[in-house]
Amino acid sequence: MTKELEREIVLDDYIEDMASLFKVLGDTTRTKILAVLEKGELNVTDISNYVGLNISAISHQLRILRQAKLIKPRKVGKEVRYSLDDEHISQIFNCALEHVME
Amino acid sequence: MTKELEREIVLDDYIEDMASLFKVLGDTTRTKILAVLEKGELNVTDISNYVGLNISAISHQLRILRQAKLIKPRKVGKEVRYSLDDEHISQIFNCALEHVME
DNA sequence: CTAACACTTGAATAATTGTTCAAATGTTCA
DNA sequence: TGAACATTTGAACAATTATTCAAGTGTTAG
Repeated sequence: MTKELEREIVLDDYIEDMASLFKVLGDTTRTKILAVLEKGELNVTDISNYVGLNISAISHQLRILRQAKLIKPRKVGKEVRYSLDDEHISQIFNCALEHVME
Repeated sequence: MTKELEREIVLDDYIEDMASLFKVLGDTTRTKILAVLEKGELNVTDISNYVGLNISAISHQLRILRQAKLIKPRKVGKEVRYSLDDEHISQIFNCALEHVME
Protein backbone atom coordinates (compact mmCIF):
# COMPACT_ATOMS: atom_id res chain seq x y z
CA MET A 1 0.00 0.00 0.00
CA THR A 2 1.41 3.40 -0.93
CA LYS A 3 2.04 5.97 1.77
CA GLU A 4 -0.39 8.39 0.10
CA LEU A 5 -3.25 5.90 0.10
CA GLU A 6 -2.52 4.98 3.70
CA ARG A 7 -2.71 8.60 4.79
CA GLU A 8 -5.89 9.08 2.76
CA ILE A 9 -7.67 6.30 4.64
CA VAL A 10 -6.38 7.52 8.00
CA LEU A 11 -7.47 11.05 7.16
CA ASP A 12 -11.02 9.89 6.41
CA ASP A 13 -11.25 8.15 9.78
CA TYR A 14 -10.09 11.17 11.76
CA ILE A 15 -11.76 14.04 9.93
CA GLU A 16 -14.37 14.57 12.63
CA ASP A 17 -11.74 14.60 15.36
CA MET A 18 -9.60 17.01 13.37
CA ALA A 19 -12.54 19.36 12.85
CA SER A 20 -13.22 19.23 16.60
CA LEU A 21 -9.63 20.16 17.31
CA PHE A 22 -9.73 23.08 14.88
CA LYS A 23 -13.04 24.19 16.36
CA VAL A 24 -11.38 24.45 19.77
CA LEU A 25 -8.50 26.42 18.25
CA GLY A 26 -10.87 28.63 16.30
CA ASP A 27 -11.61 31.14 19.01
CA THR A 28 -9.57 34.24 19.79
CA THR A 29 -9.78 33.83 23.55
CA ARG A 30 -8.59 30.23 23.41
CA THR A 31 -5.75 30.90 20.96
CA LYS A 32 -4.62 33.78 23.19
CA ILE A 33 -4.61 31.45 26.19
CA LEU A 34 -2.56 28.86 24.33
CA ALA A 35 -0.17 31.50 23.01
CA VAL A 36 0.49 32.87 26.49
CA LEU A 37 0.92 29.36 27.91
CA GLU A 38 3.57 28.68 25.28
CA LYS A 39 5.79 30.96 27.35
CA GLY A 40 5.25 28.83 30.46
CA GLU A 41 2.95 27.74 33.25
CA LEU A 42 0.47 30.34 34.57
CA ASN A 43 -2.37 30.50 37.08
CA VAL A 44 -5.91 31.50 36.13
CA THR A 45 -5.67 35.08 37.42
CA ASP A 46 -2.52 35.76 35.42
CA ILE A 47 -4.04 34.27 32.28
CA SER A 48 -7.06 36.48 32.87
CA ASN A 49 -4.85 39.57 33.05
CA TYR A 50 -2.86 38.67 29.97
CA VAL A 51 -5.91 37.90 27.86
CA GLY A 52 -7.94 40.80 29.24
CA LEU A 53 -11.11 38.93 30.09
CA ASN A 54 -12.72 38.23 33.48
CA ILE A 55 -11.77 35.12 35.42
CA SER A 56 -15.09 33.39 34.91
CA ALA A 57 -14.91 33.64 31.14
CA ILE A 58 -11.33 32.37 31.20
CA SER A 59 -12.27 29.47 33.45
CA HIS A 60 -15.02 28.42 31.03
CA GLN A 61 -12.56 28.42 28.15
CA LEU A 62 -9.92 26.60 30.19
CA ARG A 63 -12.40 23.79 30.70
CA ILE A 64 -12.85 23.44 26.94
CA LEU A 65 -9.07 23.41 26.41
CA ARG A 66 -8.69 20.84 29.19
CA GLN A 67 -11.34 18.56 27.66
CA ALA A 68 -9.53 18.80 24.34
CA LYS A 69 -6.35 17.72 26.15
CA LEU A 70 -4.53 20.83 24.99
CA ILE A 71 -3.68 22.06 28.52
CA LYS A 72 -3.27 20.45 31.91
CA PRO A 73 -3.90 21.85 35.43
CA ARG A 74 -1.66 21.59 38.47
CA LYS A 75 -2.94 22.53 41.92
CA VAL A 76 -0.55 24.61 44.01
CA GLY A 77 -2.12 25.75 47.26
CA LYS A 78 -5.23 27.65 46.36
CA GLU A 79 -4.09 28.34 42.84
CA VAL A 80 -4.48 26.21 39.73
CA ARG A 81 -1.61 26.56 37.30
CA TYR A 82 -2.06 25.61 33.69
CA SER A 83 0.45 24.57 31.07
CA LEU A 84 0.38 23.15 27.55
CA ASP A 85 -0.34 19.43 27.40
CA ASP A 86 0.59 18.82 23.80
CA GLU A 87 3.83 19.23 21.95
CA HIS A 88 1.99 19.54 18.62
CA ILE A 89 0.35 22.87 19.46
CA SER A 90 3.46 24.92 18.72
CA GLN A 91 3.86 22.99 15.49
CA ILE A 92 0.25 23.63 14.42
CA PHE A 93 0.66 27.30 15.34
CA ASN A 94 3.76 27.51 13.16
CA CYS A 95 1.94 26.03 10.16
CA ALA A 96 -0.96 28.42 10.68
CA LEU A 97 1.40 31.37 11.05
CA GLU A 98 3.00 30.59 7.71
CA HIS A 99 -0.43 30.67 6.10
CA VAL A 100 -1.74 33.89 7.65
CA MET A 101 1.57 35.74 7.11
CA GLU A 102 1.37 34.81 3.40
CA MET B 1 16.86 39.57 19.24
CA THR B 2 16.40 35.87 19.96
CA LYS B 3 14.39 33.73 17.60
CA GLU B 4 11.95 32.84 20.39
CA LEU B 5 11.20 36.48 21.22
CA GLU B 6 10.80 37.29 17.54
CA ARG B 7 8.26 34.54 17.06
CA GLU B 8 6.46 35.60 20.23
CA ILE B 9 5.90 39.11 18.90
CA VAL B 10 4.83 37.83 15.48
CA LEU B 11 2.46 35.39 17.14
CA ASP B 12 0.78 38.19 19.10
CA ASP B 13 0.17 40.17 15.92
CA TYR B 14 -1.40 37.28 14.06
CA ILE B 15 -3.44 35.56 16.75
CA GLU B 16 -6.74 36.88 15.44
CA ASP B 17 -5.93 35.77 11.90
CA MET B 18 -4.87 32.35 13.14
CA ALA B 19 -8.09 31.95 15.09
CA SER B 20 -10.03 32.89 11.94
CA LEU B 21 -8.18 30.25 9.97
CA PHE B 22 -8.85 27.58 12.61
CA LYS B 23 -12.49 28.65 12.71
CA VAL B 24 -12.78 27.96 9.00
CA LEU B 25 -11.11 24.57 9.44
CA GLY B 26 -13.28 23.77 12.47
CA ASP B 27 -16.28 22.41 10.61
CA THR B 28 -16.75 18.83 9.47
CA THR B 29 -18.22 19.76 6.10
CA ARG B 30 -15.35 22.10 5.30
CA THR B 31 -12.61 19.70 6.43
CA LYS B 32 -14.24 16.98 4.33
CA ILE B 33 -14.20 19.28 1.32
CA LEU B 34 -10.53 20.09 1.84
CA ALA B 35 -9.66 16.44 2.38
CA VAL B 36 -11.32 15.39 -0.85
CA LEU B 37 -9.70 18.27 -2.74
CA GLU B 38 -6.30 17.06 -1.53
CA LYS B 39 -6.75 14.23 -4.04
CA GLY B 40 -7.26 16.69 -6.90
CA GLU B 41 -9.49 19.21 -8.61
CA LEU B 42 -13.26 18.57 -8.45
CA ASN B 43 -16.47 20.32 -9.54
CA VAL B 44 -19.24 21.25 -7.11
CA THR B 45 -21.52 18.33 -7.95
CA ASP B 46 -18.75 15.80 -7.36
CA ILE B 47 -17.79 17.43 -4.07
CA SER B 48 -21.44 17.30 -3.09
CA ASN B 49 -21.56 13.57 -3.79
CA TYR B 50 -18.36 12.84 -1.91
CA VAL B 51 -19.34 14.85 1.14
CA GLY B 52 -22.97 13.72 1.07
CA LEU B 53 -24.63 17.11 1.37
CA ASN B 54 -26.82 18.99 -1.11
CA ILE B 55 -25.22 21.31 -3.64
CA SER B 56 -26.51 24.48 -2.04
CA ALA B 57 -24.98 23.70 1.32
CA ILE B 58 -21.69 22.81 -0.36
CA SER B 59 -21.71 26.03 -2.35
CA HIS B 60 -22.17 28.06 0.81
CA GLN B 61 -19.21 26.36 2.42
CA LEU B 62 -17.10 26.71 -0.74
CA ARG B 63 -17.60 30.47 -0.53
CA ILE B 64 -16.22 30.49 3.01
CA LEU B 65 -13.21 28.41 1.94
CA ARG B 66 -12.66 30.72 -1.05
CA GLN B 67 -12.77 33.84 1.12
CA ALA B 68 -10.21 32.24 3.43
CA LYS B 69 -8.02 31.64 0.35
CA LEU B 70 -7.90 27.93 1.04
CA ILE B 71 -9.37 26.90 -2.33
CA LYS B 72 -9.56 28.45 -5.77
CA PRO B 73 -12.22 28.10 -8.50
CA ARG B 74 -11.67 27.49 -12.20
CA LYS B 75 -14.52 27.83 -14.66
CA VAL B 76 -14.74 25.07 -17.27
CA GLY B 77 -17.83 25.40 -19.42
CA LYS B 78 -20.81 25.38 -17.14
CA GLU B 79 -18.91 23.76 -14.30
CA VAL B 80 -16.77 25.35 -11.61
CA ARG B 81 -13.87 23.20 -10.56
CA TYR B 82 -12.21 23.76 -7.22
CA SER B 83 -8.73 22.93 -6.01
CA LEU B 84 -6.58 23.69 -2.98
CA ASP B 85 -5.03 27.15 -3.02
CA ASP B 86 -2.55 26.69 -0.20
CA GLU B 87 0.35 24.33 0.20
CA HIS B 88 0.18 24.65 4.00
CA ILE B 89 -3.16 22.87 4.32
CA SER B 90 -1.69 19.39 3.99
CA GLN B 91 0.95 20.37 6.52
CA ILE B 92 -1.61 21.66 9.02
CA PHE B 93 -3.69 18.51 8.48
CA ASN B 94 -0.63 16.38 9.24
CA CYS B 95 0.04 18.22 12.50
CA ALA B 96 -3.61 17.87 13.51
CA LEU B 97 -3.61 14.19 12.59
CA GLU B 98 -0.65 13.55 14.87
CA HIS B 99 -2.56 15.13 17.73
CA VAL B 100 -5.90 13.37 17.25
CA MET B 101 -4.26 9.97 16.66
CA GLU B 102 -2.39 10.37 19.97
C1' DC C 1 -14.28 29.84 63.24
C1' DT C 2 -14.25 33.21 59.68
C1' DA C 3 -12.59 36.35 56.38
C1' DA C 4 -10.10 36.58 52.18
C1' DC C 5 -8.58 34.67 48.11
C1' DA C 6 -8.62 31.54 43.78
C1' DC C 7 -11.22 29.27 40.96
C1' DT C 8 -15.42 26.73 39.17
C1' DT C 9 -20.16 26.23 37.95
C1' DG C 10 -24.89 27.12 36.16
C1' DA C 11 -28.30 29.94 34.25
C1' DA C 12 -29.32 33.59 31.08
C1' DT C 13 -28.53 36.38 27.05
C1' DA C 14 -27.09 37.90 22.66
C1' DA C 15 -24.74 36.71 18.65
C1' DT C 16 -23.07 33.60 15.24
C1' DT C 17 -23.56 29.74 12.29
C1' DG C 18 -24.82 25.49 9.27
C1' DT C 19 -28.41 23.77 6.60
C1' DT C 20 -32.57 23.91 3.80
C1' DC C 21 -35.60 25.70 0.43
C1' DA C 22 -36.82 28.52 -3.39
C1' DA C 23 -35.49 31.55 -6.71
C1' DA C 24 -31.88 33.56 -9.68
C1' DT C 25 -27.70 33.52 -12.71
C1' DG C 26 -25.05 31.75 -16.21
C1' DT C 27 -23.63 28.29 -19.75
C1' DT C 28 -24.31 24.80 -23.38
C1' DC C 29 -26.63 22.64 -27.01
C1' DA C 30 -30.53 21.33 -29.92
C1' DT D 1 -35.02 30.79 -28.71
C1' DG D 2 -35.69 27.62 -25.13
C1' DA D 3 -34.84 23.58 -22.39
C1' DA D 4 -31.43 21.40 -19.49
C1' DC D 5 -27.73 21.58 -16.53
C1' DA D 6 -24.34 23.65 -12.94
C1' DT D 7 -23.82 26.72 -9.57
C1' DT D 8 -24.82 30.78 -6.64
C1' DT D 9 -27.60 33.55 -3.70
C1' DG D 10 -30.85 35.17 0.00
C1' DA D 11 -34.11 34.44 3.47
C1' DA D 12 -35.49 31.61 7.28
C1' DC D 13 -34.82 28.34 10.95
C1' DA D 14 -32.83 25.70 14.53
C1' DA D 15 -28.81 24.94 17.00
C1' DT D 16 -24.52 26.18 19.04
C1' DT D 17 -21.63 29.29 21.51
C1' DA D 18 -18.97 33.11 24.08
C1' DT D 19 -19.62 36.10 27.70
C1' DT D 20 -21.62 37.94 31.95
C1' DC D 21 -23.43 37.65 36.47
C1' DA D 22 -24.32 35.49 40.76
C1' DA D 23 -23.66 31.85 43.63
C1' DG D 24 -20.87 27.87 44.84
C1' DT D 25 -16.53 25.07 46.35
C1' DG D 26 -12.21 24.74 48.34
C1' DT D 27 -7.90 26.45 50.47
C1' DT D 28 -5.03 29.47 53.37
C1' DA D 29 -4.03 32.43 57.18
C1' DG D 30 -5.40 35.27 61.09
